Amino acid sequence: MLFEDDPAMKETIASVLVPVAVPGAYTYRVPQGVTVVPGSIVKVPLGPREVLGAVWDGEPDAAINPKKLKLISHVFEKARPLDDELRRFVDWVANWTLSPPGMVLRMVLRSEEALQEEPPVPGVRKLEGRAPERMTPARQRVLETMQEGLAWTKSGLAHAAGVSASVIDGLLQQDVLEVVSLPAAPPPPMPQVDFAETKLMPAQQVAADGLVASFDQGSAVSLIDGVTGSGKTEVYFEAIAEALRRGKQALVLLPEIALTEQFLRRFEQRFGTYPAEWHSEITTKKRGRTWRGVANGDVRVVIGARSALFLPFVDLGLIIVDEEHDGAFKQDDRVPYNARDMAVVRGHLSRFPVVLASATPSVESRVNADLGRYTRFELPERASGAALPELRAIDMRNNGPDRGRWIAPELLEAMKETFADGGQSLLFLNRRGYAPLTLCRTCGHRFQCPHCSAWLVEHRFQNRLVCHHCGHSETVPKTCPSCNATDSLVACGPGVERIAEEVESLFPQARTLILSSDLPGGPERLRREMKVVEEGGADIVIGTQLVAKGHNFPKMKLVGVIDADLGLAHGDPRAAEKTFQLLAQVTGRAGRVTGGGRGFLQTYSPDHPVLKALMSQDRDAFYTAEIEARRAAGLPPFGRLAALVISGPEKMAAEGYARALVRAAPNEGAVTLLGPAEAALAMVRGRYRFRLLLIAPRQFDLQGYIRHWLANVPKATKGLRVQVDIDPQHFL
DNA sequence: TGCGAGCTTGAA
DNA sequence: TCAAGCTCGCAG
Repeated sequence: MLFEDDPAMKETIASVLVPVAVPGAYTYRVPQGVTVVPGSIVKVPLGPREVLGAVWDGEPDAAINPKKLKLISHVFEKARPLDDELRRFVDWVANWTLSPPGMVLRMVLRSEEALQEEPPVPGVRKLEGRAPERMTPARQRVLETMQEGLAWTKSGLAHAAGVSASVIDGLLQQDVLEVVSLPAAPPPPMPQVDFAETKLMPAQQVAADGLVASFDQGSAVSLIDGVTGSGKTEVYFEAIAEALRRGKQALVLLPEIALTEQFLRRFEQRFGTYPAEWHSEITTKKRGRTWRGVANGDVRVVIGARSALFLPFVDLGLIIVDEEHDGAFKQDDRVPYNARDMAVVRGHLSRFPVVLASATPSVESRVNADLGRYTRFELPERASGAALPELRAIDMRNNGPDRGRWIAPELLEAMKETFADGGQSLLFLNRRGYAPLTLCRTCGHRFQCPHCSAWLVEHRFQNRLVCHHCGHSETVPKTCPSCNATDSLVACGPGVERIAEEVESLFPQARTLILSSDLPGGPERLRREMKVVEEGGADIVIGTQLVAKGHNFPKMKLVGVIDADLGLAHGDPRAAEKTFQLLAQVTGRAGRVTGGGRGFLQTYSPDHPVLKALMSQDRDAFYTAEIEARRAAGLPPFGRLAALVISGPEKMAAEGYARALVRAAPNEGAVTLLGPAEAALAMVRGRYRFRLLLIAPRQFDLQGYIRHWLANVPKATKGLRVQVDIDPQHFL
């Protein structure tokens, strides 16, 4: 915009989206002689600090007092401006999740180091026609190593030639070598489409051909619905190959970073090189490189967690969402979004195909496929030809183990057989730690988290009581803090550590391993141990849900589910679906390659529909029944849900505000408003929580309704907060 | 979201 | 009287 009265003084202003929770873009002055375009990445002063932002679309707000306007302090000229499609995506996500657009932009600009080019690395190169005054064996080796005439880093060269750095310094002094600057990171090698083409089974080939064809249909969404071990990865690798042939980039989203190791190796076998990785555990340096590489096109394929969806791809042409049913794609804090659904949106906005893959698709995706919104490709058989595992329920009411034991005799027998045959067994229990509850035998005192309404979980290896919701931990005391009794504390119920203890006493000669996300050593150790299991270096594995997610353990013959009922009890509309998916996935680890797998489900309710469906291997019957139940109740995907979580440091105030919200809710026949109800986790991190649940028909503009509602309600004060969660996945 | 102004509270 | 802790409101 111009100050029209004085053309010589014409000055521009621009809309800039800043990464804070304000409703829209702010207005800044653009320094003279500088040009910015929508998407330009800039640094601007905001209050007392400087923040990263991006020039945004839309007219800057001319109503702001010009004296108030500050100057853009820096434009990152070397960074490619965020393109139209990414900006529209950011706006779309903000609008859908009712989040400030700046907070969505923050997910794009999460890597400030990405905007700084890495400084060049000093290197050395051979000068033509020069020789050292005196040749020594070490010098000889250095010169031989440099035969090709390429530049080396000093340390790399010293290492390759097997000499110390001083030999190289000597050659530099004599002008046999010269110092050059090397680009900090050479572009990563390109994946090769034809590196090792895989032989596909007929059903896989049909699916792969279908995915390839979908590239000509704009924004097609495909669902690969294949049983565990059916080779979904090989199928969507062919879609990635097609994207690469077309000069497009591809993104693969996985729910769990522990999965990436195996994926990286499989990708390398197919394409001859690793894809770039993106998740919260990668180093800042790598993070910066990948961000830049994605933006300038050097990186062609990214494998990542949900946050990779917000990378500034220059030429994205395919997104794969593997294990699409997984709850880990949902982010619950800050901007609550579901990466699976937002991937479909990004594909739609940019008109490229999106592939969802799962052995146990979400009910939502099944319905979308049934209705023809998604194209379905079925892989009904395992790629190895192996049969699916044979499943049996163990009725714990009659056939359970002795008191204080958790492995039923029938399962134990099967474990002994499997061990004797040299096969691996997996015991699955979705509970970390040693025991979920510790109490005092004398006075009944229960150890509770001081900040949350949750019991403290004993972690025996660390000798600590830990809260799994806020991270609070304390050492296990010698005496009861309530009655001072000694030797009176008892562990109630099992966690994976306790199962491991039982296994070690029953199988002292077996190699036992716990796979749980919270063991010391972090993701690195987890990756190593996953590999140990994969290569057969463990006989009995005890794991939490992360073992259920898509791993291929070739020697796994037996899977025992310690507590199949866990997870069915919640007042969660998706409890049945989630339990079915988890148990189908975990039992699917058995006999993937060789067949002959067995699975045992320990349960107190063997007649529950979910367990019956698992037992009969009738996925379709389960989905049909579940879909009908959802339709009848008007639940997703036939209706829409939104949750409002009202939290605050005082219980009365939080509840009172929740009630005030309900009273102020606009009257709208289509919307059912439930609550306020105290959240199942009534207190987290010292904040009391109340929940409201909204149910509306599928076509209803739920976001519009909530926006209008909250705009006309007294503002939350005294630390009260309202968090809106569109399409909630967790109901705690 | 993050930060500072300005108020309240508690201890010396 | 001062320091520390908290809440509130604002940032262009």
